[in-house]
This record gives sequence, C-alpha cells and structure tokens, in this order.
Amino acid sequence: MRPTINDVSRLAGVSIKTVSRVLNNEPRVSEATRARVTAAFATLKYRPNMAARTLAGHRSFQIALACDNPSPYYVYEMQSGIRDRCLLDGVRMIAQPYDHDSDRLIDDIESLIDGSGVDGLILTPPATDYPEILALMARRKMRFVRVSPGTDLDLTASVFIDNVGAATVMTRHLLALGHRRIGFITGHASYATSAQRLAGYRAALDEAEIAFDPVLVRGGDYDFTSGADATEALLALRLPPTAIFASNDDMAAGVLSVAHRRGLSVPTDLSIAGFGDDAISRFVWPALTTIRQPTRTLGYKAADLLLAAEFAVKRIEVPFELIRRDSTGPVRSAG
Amino acid sequence: MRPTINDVSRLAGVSIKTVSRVLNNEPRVSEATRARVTAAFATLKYRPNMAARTLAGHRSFQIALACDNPSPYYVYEMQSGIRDRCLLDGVRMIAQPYDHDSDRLIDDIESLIDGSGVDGLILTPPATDYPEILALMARRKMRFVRVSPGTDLDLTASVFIDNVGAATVMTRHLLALGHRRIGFITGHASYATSAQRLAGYRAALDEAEIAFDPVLVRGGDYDFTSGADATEALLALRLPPTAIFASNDDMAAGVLSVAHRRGLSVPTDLSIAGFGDDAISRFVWPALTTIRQPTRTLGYKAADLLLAAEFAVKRIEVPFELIRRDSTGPVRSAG
DNA sequence: TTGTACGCGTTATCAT
DNA sequence: ATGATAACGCGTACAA
Repeated sequence: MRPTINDVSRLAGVSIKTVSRVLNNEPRVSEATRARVTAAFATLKYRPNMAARTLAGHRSFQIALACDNPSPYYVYEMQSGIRDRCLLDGVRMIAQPYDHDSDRLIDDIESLIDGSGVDGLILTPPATDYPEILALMARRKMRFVRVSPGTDLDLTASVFIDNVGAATVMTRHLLALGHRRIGFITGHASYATSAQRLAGYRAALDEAEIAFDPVLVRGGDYDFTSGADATEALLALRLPPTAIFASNDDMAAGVLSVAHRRGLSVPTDLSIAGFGDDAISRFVWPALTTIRQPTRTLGYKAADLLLAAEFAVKRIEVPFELIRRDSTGPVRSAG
Repeated sequence: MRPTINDVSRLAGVSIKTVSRVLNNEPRVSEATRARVTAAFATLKYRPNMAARTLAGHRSFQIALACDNPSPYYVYEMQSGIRDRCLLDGVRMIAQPYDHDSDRLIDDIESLIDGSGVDGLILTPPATDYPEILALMARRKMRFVRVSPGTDLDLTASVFIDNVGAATVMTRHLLALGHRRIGFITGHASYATSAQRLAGYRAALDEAEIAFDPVLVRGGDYDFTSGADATEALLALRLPPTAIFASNDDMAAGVLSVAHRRGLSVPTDLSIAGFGDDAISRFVWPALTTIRQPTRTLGYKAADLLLAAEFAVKRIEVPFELIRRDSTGPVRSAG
C-alpha cells in the first residue's frame, strides 16, 4: 500500500498534524522535527493523496485552461507556457477546450469548477468577454486570469499584448517599404483582438495621411480558408493591393497559398504580413513578415498571476516583436 | 453551499445509500425511487464532489494522455479525439506532456499516477516502447492503451495504423507516376514508426525491382528543420531525386520550404510526399500528397478501449488514406 | 429493494 | 511548538 501521513508520523515520531504542517510548509515547526519528517517522507517515498487533500482542504492543486481553438499552435503554446509555470508549484493543469458558440458554454465551465474543483481558471478569447462568464466567476468567487481580454480591462487580472500598437507597427513597416495599397483581412468578429488589430491598421494609415479604402478590408475568421477566400477577392480588384496584412498567421498562410496558386512570387509580387506566434509563419514560409505574439509567455504569465500567493487584479503587458523577413517593397503590381 | 448527497436524500425521502446507487447506475433500485432521486438531483442542481468520490471509491474519473510533442497538430488532434470519447462517460482528460529523453520520465509518470490517481493512461511513442514504462504499468496494475506501439504488440491494448503498408502505398504511388529516384527522409530513431515507414518504402522498391540506393535515404527527426536539411543534402546530389517522401508532414513542410527557396515548382520539378494527419499539409500547401493518419480517430479509439467496462487486451487497427494531390510525374529533373 | 455505520487520508479547530 | 479529534462527502460491508 501507499504510505499515508499516519505512516510518516509513526516513523518520525510525531503527530499527524505536525506532518501535515511540514507538508504544507507552515511556519511553526522546529527545524529539528521538520528535518525528521522530511527524512521520513523520503524513506517512505511518501506522496500525498490528492483526493484527501482536496476533500479536507478545499483546494485541488489544479488549475484549468478554458480555451477555444483558433489554431492548434496557439493552444499548444498556451498549454506549454502554463504547464511550465505550474510545474514550479507542483500544480496540475487541466485543459478544457470549449466551443465558443455552444449554448452550453456556461454550464460546461460551471461543471468544470464543480467537477474538478479547480483552484483557478485561465480564459482565452472570446470567452474572456462574455458577461455571463464574468458573472459566473464572480458568483462562484473564482480566481481567474484573462488572456487578451477586450472589455472591462481593469476589472480582472489579465495578460495581453498591445494589439493596436502591434498592428500599427506592422502597417508602418509596410508603408515604409513603399506600399500604398495594403489589403487587410480581419479576424473573427467575436474576438476583441480583431477590432484592435483593424484599429492599428487604420491608425498607421491616418498617420501617413493615406485615405482608408474600405474595399481593401475583408472579413475573415482566423482560419486558413477565410484567409484564402479574402485573398481571392482582394486580388480580383481592379486595383489590387501590393501587400496583404492578415490578422493572424493561419489566414496569412491562406494568403500565401493563393499567391502560390496564382504563380505570384513573395514578396516581389505581393508582400504578405501575418500576426501570431511566428511558429506557423516560420513553419510555412520563412519569408513571411509577422508580428510575433509570445503565446507561451502569455500562458506562463497568466499562470504566474493565478498562482501568486496574494492574488491581485493586475494587468500584465507582454512585449510583441516585429519579425521582418522582407526587404523589398512593391516591385510590380499583382493581379 | 453546494448540495451533498445528504441534501438529496432528505429531499427525495430516501437514504444516502440509495442516492449513491442512483448516482452510480446500480441495478437494484425501483423505478419509482430512481425517478424521485433523479428529480431531486435536478432541483438541487446536485453535482457530486469528485474528491470525495475518489477518496471513498478509489477511482478518479480521470484519464491521462502522456504525450511527447512531435508536432502541435498531432498533440492537438490526439487530445481532441480522446476528449470526445471522454465526454460520453463524464470522464475528464488530463494532458501530461513529457520529454522523451528526460531521465525523470519514469518518475513523472509515476507521480502522475499517484498525484491525480488517474484511472487509465494513454501512451504515445516513443514512451510506448520503453521497457521501464511497461514494467511500471504492470507494477502499478495500471490500465493503459498504447498508440502506435513498436514492440510487444500483443502484450497490451493498442491502437495503430499499418505504417509499413501506408509507406508502401505511397511509394507505389510515386513509382506509378514514373519516379525512379525517390528520396526518403526517415523519422527520429527512437520512434518505432520511423523504421516501419522506411520498411514500407523499401518493400515497394523491391516489388518494383528497383535497387535500393542508400544515398537517397537521409535521417531526420520528425521536425521541420531536419526535413529542410535533409532536402538540401538530397538536392545537392549529382543525381538528385525527382520525388522526396518525408516520414511526416512537418518534415515534408521543410522539404517544401527548401523547394520554394530554390525556385522549384511543385510537383513539376519535385514531387513531395508527406505522412501525417493531413492537417499540416492541407494547411501548408494544398498540392502536397500525403498519407492521412486519422490521429483524432486514434485518440478516440484509444480512449474507447480504456473506458470500456471490461478492459480487454485488444489491438485496433485504424485505416489510413492516401490523399493524392499530384497528377504529374517527373517532368524535368530537379537540382 | 433499502438503510446503518464505518472508513478513505487529509486539513482545521482547539487545546496544551 | 505540538497533539487529539472532529470534520470533509461519498462508497461499501453488512444488516434488514
């Protein structure tokens, strides 16, 4: 059988309460007894029973990531970052994928809270901005951190990058290369980041005093196919853009795919800019210029906030990076 | 406070044991009382306390996926498949990434078993073939299912595709297109699938009575970079191949990247064949011919085996699919 | 078919 | 600084 606290206490010659104190790093234990107990832990290869700890202590040593699936890379990197931080505290991460337009979303999250009694929750868009979710968290007095939230920024702990600023920087970069007609593919409407990135695009145009042309903006929904479709439409214009800025890398890959299909060379015929974790663009096409959002870091910092001893409502901004892989501007116009 | 079994029993006018019977779908309960208890569940919005169930009942309603990370797509699809099946039984999946060359691997897995007391484990390569892991499972009498194992095939429950057959089919396909010099990029040496796929390649060559040329085989390790490196080497040959078959899609993407960099058009100058979940190749380049391994299905079936009432040592083979996206053979030789 | 009483391994309360 | 004892919520003998 697995050793219990009882076995440890007998071996160390102390009461079970003292063993529990050592286990939980409580202060009032003499160094001598602490050492004896620690030794007993080791010789017995003692591992605490999580179910018992949870039942008695009202904490589960588990946190959950409630995550929709924009792209496998995003999910993977986010999970990795959170796990890295959890490891430091011996906490377990449980991944709870959700479907953002499921009518059972609230129920699913509530059953997650009750079911595994997680100590905290990390939310990613778009659930970060659903009032019902925020209400649920408040009602259940649940610790949670939001990643890239779009609303009520100061109400809860959150971790994010400056999406507006990043899109501005990218657009400025394209303008500096000489592009004047820059196509823009937006993200899914229910994600706050979509509007933020579009705002950044417009800000850079305004700065440069270039008129905003609505025909150059196409609605996408953060997946490969919508990026490809939007590109077809943009390239079919009488005056097609010389550069296309997609709101995420999945869509940028769609742009690239269409460019290849049409025999356009990149970036000579068409510049393509993406936005995301860089993993995809590096993977797909090393010449794709992109805004690198350090997703793994976002996850790590989110878990860090959640696991901090004194949980505070803090906002943590993580820096982005412009990864330039094109040096030429428009050579000839595409189409 | 959250309702307990006690509250339910009081409302339904029965004992807690009867409530427990209903909760666990035990047979000897009259339909009338079962209905009353079920109604009480609903009105109280009762949700069982998992910690208490685990402590008393010695089962956790959780299974774990111990998974190394060859590619984010693989991990994502595997998780999705398992989760889909878990949902049916109200079981929770916990994802445990591991590092296949960590010396703490055994400890990590053992602490997973003790720590969250999972009811079962799903293993992916290469941990599937580590004798120490198999010994650990036996010692702890742990239910587990292996995905794509390479050794001791009949000893444990497992789920897999016919890797040899799939590689044979792909190679036959390339031969039928007219290719005679087909480069092959192997997977990481510690994965059993690597050897299996190479065997399939050789089998098809033998069939066609084409001499096996060792110079056309390059060692990769299932990631993008190694695929690109191997391709550089292959294309630098005095007689370069007209087609390259990479043992997985991540490496095939590397091949593609080099082809683009060199201005080769695909598949006219170079045919590229991949092997994997098709998600990557569809994503990267719609013209990439690939063997589709239904990773999601593998995960689903693995969980299915694990959660079955009577756990049996079964082997389940899942069909693969050849997805052709090239119709032309070698037009001119690359290089 | 239903109920009683005890135990699971840990934390919390209140002593000393 | 340490210890005795009562919870925590549910499953399981065993009894009825």
